[in-house]
Amino acid sequence: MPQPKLSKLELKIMAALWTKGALSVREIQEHFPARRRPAYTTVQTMVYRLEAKNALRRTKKIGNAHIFDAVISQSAAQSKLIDDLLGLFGGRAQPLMSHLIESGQLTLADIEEARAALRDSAKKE
Amino acid sequence: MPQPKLSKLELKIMAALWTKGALSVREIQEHFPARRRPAYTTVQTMVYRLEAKNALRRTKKIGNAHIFDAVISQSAAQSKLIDDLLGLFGGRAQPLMSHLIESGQLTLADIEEARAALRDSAKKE
DNA sequence: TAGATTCTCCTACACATGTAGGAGGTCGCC
DNA sequence: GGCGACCTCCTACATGTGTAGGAGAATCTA
Repeated sequence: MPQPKLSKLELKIMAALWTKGALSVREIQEHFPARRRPAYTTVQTMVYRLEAKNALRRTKKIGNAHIFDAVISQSAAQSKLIDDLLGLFGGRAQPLMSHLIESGQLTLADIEEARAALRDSAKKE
Repeated sequence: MPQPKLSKLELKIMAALWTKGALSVREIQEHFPARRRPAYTTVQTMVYRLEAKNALRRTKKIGNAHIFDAVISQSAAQSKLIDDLLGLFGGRAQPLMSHLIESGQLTLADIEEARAALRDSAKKE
């Protein structure tokens, strides 16, 4: 059970914990934009499922409410998402790059930054 | 119903059509690696569902078998996948780039290629 | 301390996805 | 012209995901 798959809503729950730290179910629920905020018990169900997946855990109790914190890190979750996507492309990053460029979502500055990062990591080898 | 959501298995069906052109259900099924090849009717069900989503269509009939061809292009499907992923990252491509570099899935050649492509598209503007 | 509030835990349900079997139609061949 | 192979279409079912209600326990407040 290393990297369990997290659904979209599960990721939003985790996002709340990643940005705000340990939270109660109520606080997680309130982290959603008011317009499309799920019911309290909906958030609770997802939290329970994430707990079963060991993506988060109960850390303490305040009053009668449990406080939950992330077990899986944001970068680990993101890595899994990216790797899964790449898997669908036969493991090649190139189609991804092409799309990002064509849709203007990748700037020259991003590329330069990536280039620099790559040079640095190559130097370390 | 512009870009319907395609599941993983649905994408594999589409992949067969994208690489081989119009195919029968049998041919699509045989496009799967023999070790993890779904049952004929499994492929058929997915084809029917893709048809309902207008992702592919029947083009003709050979004997009593229908021949199917892609309606959604590979690049359109890939774009949707990438955009959806990016949406989970708040629309920023940078975490994606970082991960690709750290995991060694982005080579210097890829970067140079991207840089050249970006220069070209900038020139056209 | 009793009522209001808030939580927990359990249960339910609809839709999507992956998987496949069975009934019956159609074809090609002997 | 009949038979086996192959195809279509319908149906079913388990699991995952999003959604939420209800019963009852714990806590707060007047």
